[in-house]
Amino acid sequence: MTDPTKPTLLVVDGHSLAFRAFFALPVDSFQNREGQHTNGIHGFLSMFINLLKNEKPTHVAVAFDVSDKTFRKAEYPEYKEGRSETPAEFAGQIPLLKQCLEAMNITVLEKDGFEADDILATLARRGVEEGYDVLVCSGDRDSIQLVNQHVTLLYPSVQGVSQLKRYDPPAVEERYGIPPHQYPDVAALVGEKADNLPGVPKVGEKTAVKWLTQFGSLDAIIEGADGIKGVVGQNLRDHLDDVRRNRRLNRLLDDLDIPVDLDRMEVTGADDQAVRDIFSQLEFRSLLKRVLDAMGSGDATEPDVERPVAPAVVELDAEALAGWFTDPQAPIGLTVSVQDGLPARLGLATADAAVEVPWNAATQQATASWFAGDAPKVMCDAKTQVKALRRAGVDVRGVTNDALIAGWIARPALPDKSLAHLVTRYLDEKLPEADPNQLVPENDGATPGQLAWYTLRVAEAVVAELPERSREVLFDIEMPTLLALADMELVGVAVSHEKLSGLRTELRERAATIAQQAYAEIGREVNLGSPKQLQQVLFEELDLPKTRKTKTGYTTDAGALADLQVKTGHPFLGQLLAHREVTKLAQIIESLDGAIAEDARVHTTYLQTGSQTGRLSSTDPNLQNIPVRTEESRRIRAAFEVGEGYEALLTADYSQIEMRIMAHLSADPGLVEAFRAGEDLHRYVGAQVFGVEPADVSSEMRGKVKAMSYGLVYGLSAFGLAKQLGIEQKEAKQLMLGYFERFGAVRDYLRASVEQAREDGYTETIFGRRRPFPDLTSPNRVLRENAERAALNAPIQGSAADIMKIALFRIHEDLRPLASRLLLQIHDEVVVEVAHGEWDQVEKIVRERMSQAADLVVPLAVQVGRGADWNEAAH
DNA sequence: CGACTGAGCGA
DNA sequence: TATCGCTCAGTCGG
Repeated sequence: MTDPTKPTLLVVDGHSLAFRAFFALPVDSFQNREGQHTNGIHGFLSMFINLLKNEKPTHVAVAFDVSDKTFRKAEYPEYKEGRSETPAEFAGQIPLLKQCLEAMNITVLEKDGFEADDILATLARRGVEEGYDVLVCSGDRDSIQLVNQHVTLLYPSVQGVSQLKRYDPPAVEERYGIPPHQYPDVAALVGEKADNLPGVPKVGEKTAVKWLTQFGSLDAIIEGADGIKGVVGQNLRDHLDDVRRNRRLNRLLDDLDIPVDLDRMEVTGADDQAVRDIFSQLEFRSLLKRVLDAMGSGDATEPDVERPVAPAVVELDAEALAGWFTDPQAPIGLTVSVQDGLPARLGLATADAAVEVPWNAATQQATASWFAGDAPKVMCDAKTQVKALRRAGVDVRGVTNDALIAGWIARPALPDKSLAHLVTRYLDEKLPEADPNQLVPENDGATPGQLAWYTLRVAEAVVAELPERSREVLFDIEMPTLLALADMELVGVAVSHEKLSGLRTELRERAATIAQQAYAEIGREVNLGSPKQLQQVLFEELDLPKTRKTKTGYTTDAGALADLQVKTGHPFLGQLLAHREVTKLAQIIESLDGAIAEDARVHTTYLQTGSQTGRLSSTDPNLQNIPVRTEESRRIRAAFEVGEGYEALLTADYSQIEMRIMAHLSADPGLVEAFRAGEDLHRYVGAQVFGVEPADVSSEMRGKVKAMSYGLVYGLSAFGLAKQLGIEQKEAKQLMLGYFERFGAVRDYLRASVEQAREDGYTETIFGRRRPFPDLTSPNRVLRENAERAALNAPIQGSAADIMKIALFRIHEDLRPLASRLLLQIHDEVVVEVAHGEWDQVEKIVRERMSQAADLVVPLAVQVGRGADWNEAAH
């Protein structure tokens, strides 16, 4: 216990504790709107505030490591080597943490060439000399040596940083069996893996302590080493140098020249405004209050805001409901609880009232016109609920906001998409939830009425923070798209089980034959699907040349196998490749077949918040990656058929939409002209780049510029282009130079757009959809260059996604009076099931809506195909 | 049983 | 050392 009459000095190892906090908290749940991760900062500060509150130190300092160029490293270059690399998400958190501490007027110390622990040791010594009680908080075990009558160590437990274990001399004795000053002797014998300091083999804590007790000191052990029997004795004698080195390195220096007086470390209270500024940047809300409470200047702390309390939920019957729908302008929060795909209860809420109704014939009738009208409905994860209503035969319109989608628009990188998360983040409140410890929960957490109330409020809070153009993306693109997707998922697409199972059998038989041939070739059976076993066969038994490295060995991917085949001509390689291809298709068929529902159709689920660029994604099953390139794979597409009672499938796709967007954004005269001329893009570009007539562009030339054009959109390098095309890097470089000579504005645009993103911290699509890129200013080259390529691509891929969504919901709307219906969206393609007699009408709608979805400086060309199945309908 | 890895399908 | 996705089988450790 600290003596209340003496001042208390708290010294903290900032880096090691922030690092522990980083691993203790989910990294993805803590990032601000710029995408900067903040979990380490949050965890550290949370612990730090608790320390201030519980220990009430009068003086505080936090020490940081400057770099790893320490005197220890100079003496022993392997020091701390072999540590796994610092996770990318930790980058940038330390400087921000220092900013926070400075705003709190906490002394921050660092010293070049030394570790934070040396600073701690120095301050501890000075503290004791000047009559302080000292608390040392560090995650480094070497700090145990600092413990004495006046110095207590607070050491984080294994779980993280929330629990600190208190080590005074008796506690150290109890835990290690030796007094604190002897701990470094034990560590020298045992070694420290984290610091890459090997100890004496077979000597653990027990043996080390036994020797120390027996001999009294490390020097005595070393002197008496000859007398120690057995293997451990020999090991000791063999490793005496290691032991001496360990002991030199684990001694903390307590005489550093730190030109700060201890009085200057007095806790004086935070600079409230500075704390508010940095915390607002980091988006710490509850932490702000805790910091200001713990050390704010008092008068500036915010008065306790009245937290709105969830209104009591009232159960209504059908008649009483009518009163809720009198004002067609007022937004109403809506939650539909869904059971077995159908509505079970409704929760409705305004800002100060919430009600619930059971779902039955009477309430369905009482709500029908409200649902069908434009009265604004604010939901959370609306698509599932809208689908349930649609199944029950309810016409749904006026879903004006979805909290989940709004949250994703604000932060497309955040994986945690739940109402609970949004409530915590935007309202700083807690969504009632079922006790996770209850095996059979007594309550299910929030009721539909409460959910509706939180949804309404949180949706408003999210929108309030959105920039104007982001709101337009949310309201004018995403919300209408949501209703179209709900219908598409409900309708599904007809898939022929017969066609699939025939093909499946064929492929499985072929796979078995190929496998037998492959086994014969190498003289034994292996699991051809196991990369691990294949590595054994290829690189050990057959001793083929090594391929590109992976984490676990050498790659066996198709590209590498093809290379090996050219180099060695080994027949096993061809068989393996063929086996892969055939089994892959068989797997796809099996999972597709398993997804056919009772209505003989496959119903995918579109994730509207699944990508960071604005694209949709498709799951369960993913219908956006059905094979198309080979003959066999087109037979899979042929199993997607026009449904009974319908006339044909219509497919419509944008041709080269990304290059058109590139032309629009860059305004490159050559590229714009290419599209306006309406000829084959790659032929036109090829003619320009190679200086020949379009008619004389060979297919080889066309292939090269095609790869080049597509590569551009992804931030391709000469290296990557060379690999892609199987040409020399030099030739690839020439190709790129030739390309940019003709289409210089493209290069200018790409450069400028990354530069703009670096300044703004985000990219923007044509329609204003943003994506943050915090790593564009990272000092880490790999991180930065990855971000640059993604930032290059984001406006292009994202604008294409926006355009397709706009076309999609307009087509959906136009088809309402018809029997034809949208089935699928595959990024730049839609599939429509056309009813008898509606072809011409539908084709016109689709063509016009797609080509007019955006007003670009180049036309949006649309190709339409027709057929009885998806393969036939492709052109 | 869940998490991770390698592999491969699409735009 | 090309962007964005999803799913599968094999593997490993709790």
